[in-house]
Amino acid sequence: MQTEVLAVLAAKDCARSAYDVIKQLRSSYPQIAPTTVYRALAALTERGQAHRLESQNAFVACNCDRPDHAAIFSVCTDCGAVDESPAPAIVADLSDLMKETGFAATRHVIEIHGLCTSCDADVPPL
Amino acid sequence: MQTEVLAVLAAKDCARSAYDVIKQLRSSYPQIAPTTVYRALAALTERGQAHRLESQNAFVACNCDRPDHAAIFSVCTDCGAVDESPAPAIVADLSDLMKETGFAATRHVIEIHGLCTSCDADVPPL
DNA sequence: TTCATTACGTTATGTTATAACATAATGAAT
DNA sequence: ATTCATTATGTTATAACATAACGTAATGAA
Repeated sequence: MQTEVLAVLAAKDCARSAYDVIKQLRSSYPQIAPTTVYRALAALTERGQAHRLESQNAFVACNCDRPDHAAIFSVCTDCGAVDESPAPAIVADLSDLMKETGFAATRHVIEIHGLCTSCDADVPPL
Repeated sequence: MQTEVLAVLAAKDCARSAYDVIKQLRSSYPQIAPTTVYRALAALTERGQAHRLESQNAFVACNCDRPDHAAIFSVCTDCGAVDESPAPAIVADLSDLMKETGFAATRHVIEIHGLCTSCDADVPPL
């Protein structure tokens, strides 16, 4: 099931909600229930093969070689395309900044909304 | 109503869900419905007087002088305390990094999870 | 006094997520 | 080969988060 869910996520570069995944999988698995998909998503995200986009309540496949990193996501508000950048320097800066105030960071949620290259190009200049 | 909602949020340093707010306000407003609170929250967040914590599906009062900034939130996974830092430098770095790839950032969601100073102190050293 | 605006109420529904319990498949240890 | 633990999945129900669609009342400007 994890394989099936990951395949659905990997098929597009935009985030899909758990229920989107269910809808897609229903053709092959007519009896599929939310629980099943959420279980698969939990396993995948824990292992870093998929990520949860907190600002969308949705999920994307991990598209990098090393899934064991904190990542920065860009989300196009127009077409929905999601891109993942490793950007370890900024993550380290953030952890350091937090540490100054005594906060011990364990997980980074960094999601930047805006227009991707191609959608930005479609917007007429001011 | 916005005033009431903001007062509820400001009363604690941890994030509250819209339904938490409803529960609290029900004593004074027995007929209050989700719509009403969500409307107030939308106005408050739009004006920067409150912020939505995406990773919690919850809301906090803004605790800084200038509400018109991108902010970084730290969220204690133990006690739930939320702290807001302005940190414009890192936000600028992030925007620049995105711009390199042609992405035009308009909104930054930065939420760092970990242990706050006092909860970290309670954890026995390794 | 008309009208636009704003705020709020009401009802219903849509969307996201989990709890609690049951069943079946697998394979290691005896 | 059977027992047992583990893992995966199914089933049912419900909790938690959020919005749609429509109605009403108050306010104040033209």
